[in-house]
Amino acid sequence: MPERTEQRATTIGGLARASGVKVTTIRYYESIGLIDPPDRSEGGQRMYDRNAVERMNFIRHARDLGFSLDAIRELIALSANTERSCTEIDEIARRHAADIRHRIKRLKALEREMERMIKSCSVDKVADCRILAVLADHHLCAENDHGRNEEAVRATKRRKRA
Amino acid sequence: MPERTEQRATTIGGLARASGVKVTTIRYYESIGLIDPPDRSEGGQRMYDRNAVERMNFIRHARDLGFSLDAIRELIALSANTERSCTEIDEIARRHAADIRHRIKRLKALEREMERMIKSCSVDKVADCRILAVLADHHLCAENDHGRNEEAVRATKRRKRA
DNA sequence: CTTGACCCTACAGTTGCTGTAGAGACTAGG
DNA sequence: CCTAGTCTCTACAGCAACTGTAGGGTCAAG
Repeated sequence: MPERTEQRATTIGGLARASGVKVTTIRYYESIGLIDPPDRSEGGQRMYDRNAVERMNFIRHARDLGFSLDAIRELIALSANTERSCTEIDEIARRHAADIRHRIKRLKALEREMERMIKSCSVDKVADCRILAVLADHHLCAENDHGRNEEAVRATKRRKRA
Repeated sequence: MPERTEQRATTIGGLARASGVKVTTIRYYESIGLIDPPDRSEGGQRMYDRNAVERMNFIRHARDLGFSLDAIRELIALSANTERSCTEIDEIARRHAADIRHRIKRLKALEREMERMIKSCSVDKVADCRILAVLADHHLCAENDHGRNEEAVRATKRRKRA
């Protein structure tokens, strides 16, 4: 017999502690519509239920795994319809995995290049510095197939509603 | 006997073509003080010399290798004093290489986790989707040592003037 | 002299937040 | 009941490293 309308309701600080997501970040997620605005206390403070904590954990873990907020938004939308096939969820996960593999490949190429560059520099005057020489001239690069913007940060745009 | 005050002067568009850095990006670099403001034509258009092209190539290549603009700024400053020891340049390069290795490690852990997650999902109803289950519960993770913010994007702040 | 390619400034938007200011809400102790 | 201290509220500015837009001006060729 629950007398209180909301069981185990918590403030934003409680949700933050329970999920490991910062208070400001939670408010940010609400502002961009990633989570629904919760009920408010009489004084106007956000009050969250158990559901919100679960959702927040989901979001946090997906972020930890490197999913973009856009991808998470999609995952949440897809998870709403429990009877549907999870092909699309699989798709998002696969795409993300492929993206990660791609980034690893790129970074490995960069690592090789950096090592080569550092090894080549054994002089001690800036004037003769091989590192600066390599940086100045792309042709001195062993593998100059490294493209622009190795950070897939910008690459997330590709996925945008695609 | 050069009659013209500036040999081979080019507009911003020419510099962009010669360096592979976009016009808007060049203006941006000027606005943040990464490159010096060039002379202007009578009509107020930027006119660049060969030096500017070289510097732009340097910047572009360093960016391709993933150096932050802050690091590049440092490299440029250090390269000005040609008689100095290049220990600091070496330092920057080494730090960057270490950073890349760290990112690779992180991404590899994520890759394993993603693969595991994807493999585990062979059902076809969203209700039973293992991917969502893993995302919802951190404990279902094989290696839950993946920290927050795997992108070293934020991590660049660490380096800031350190 | 007009067309079209190029260039100018200034500012808003991108991603995923963080930090600040100045205020109000809530809770425990006296 | 008051007060102190913690928490919360909104609104906005800022981070990296750009990109895109609006609304104009410049320049070289035909």
